[in-house]
Amino acid sequence: MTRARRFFSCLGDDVRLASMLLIHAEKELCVCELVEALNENQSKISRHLGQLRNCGLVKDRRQGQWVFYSLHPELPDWAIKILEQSSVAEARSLKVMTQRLGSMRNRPERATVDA
Amino acid sequence: MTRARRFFSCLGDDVRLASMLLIHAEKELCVCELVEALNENQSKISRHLGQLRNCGLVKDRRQGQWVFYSLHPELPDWAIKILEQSSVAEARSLKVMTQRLGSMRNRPERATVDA
DNA sequence: ACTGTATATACGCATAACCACATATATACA
DNA sequence: TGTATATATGTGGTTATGCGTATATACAGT
Repeated sequence: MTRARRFFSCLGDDVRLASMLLIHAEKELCVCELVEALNENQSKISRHLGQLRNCGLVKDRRQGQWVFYSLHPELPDWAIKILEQSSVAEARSLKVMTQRLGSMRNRPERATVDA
Repeated sequence: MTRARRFFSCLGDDVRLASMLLIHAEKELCVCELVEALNENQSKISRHLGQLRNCGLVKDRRQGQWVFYSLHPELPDWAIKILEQSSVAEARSLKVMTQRLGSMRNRPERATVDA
């Protein structure tokens, strides 16, 4: 009863939950984008992302001055499904955050790794 | 971002997660059954069940000397689905606990409320 | 080399979470 | 009423968690 419990502990914090849901929705986000979308200070965001990384929920890649976070490729299927359900539950606030993201100026460009 | 987060906080503890999954699987369990299945002391189980009740995840009903816990009837759909996925993730330990339940002696009889 | 931007992390502190143990309450039954 | 079983909860102590602030590191552009 420890895999799932660890997963839930990670999601049991507003910043981490919101980060996970946004990353899930947007595929990949850098710290400064999350800072903007969640409207929280950088140190807080970084710290929580670090935790998510340590727990194996996300992976990071550096590109220039930015560090981009995405869901860890080996996240089990049940974990993904739980994120999907959580997105349903939090659709409202997720929308607000996505809008803040959309109206953000100077978003870093990705080195289009994907297709 | 608070409904889901509260839910996850509740599941972010071994005793509470295991209790929720077992209750979900068995429909209704009393404290002493959970004590046996989880192999934990009564005080610990009771306290965590109290928390789950306060958070609206379970409801309780007294029958004689026993108090039976079941999932709260108004648990939203997404919450149920998350419990289902968690049961997949924790199938192994869930099985162990279910077996301990099965071999328990003197299990209290339910006043068959259902059908 | 210097400056600015992005990110990570160390530190000290405040509070929350959890536990074991003891005790209180509720019910059943003699 | 007295005893046994089941459950809930108060108390004190320990550990874990989260935060803000300050600082360190990494990279980009000059």
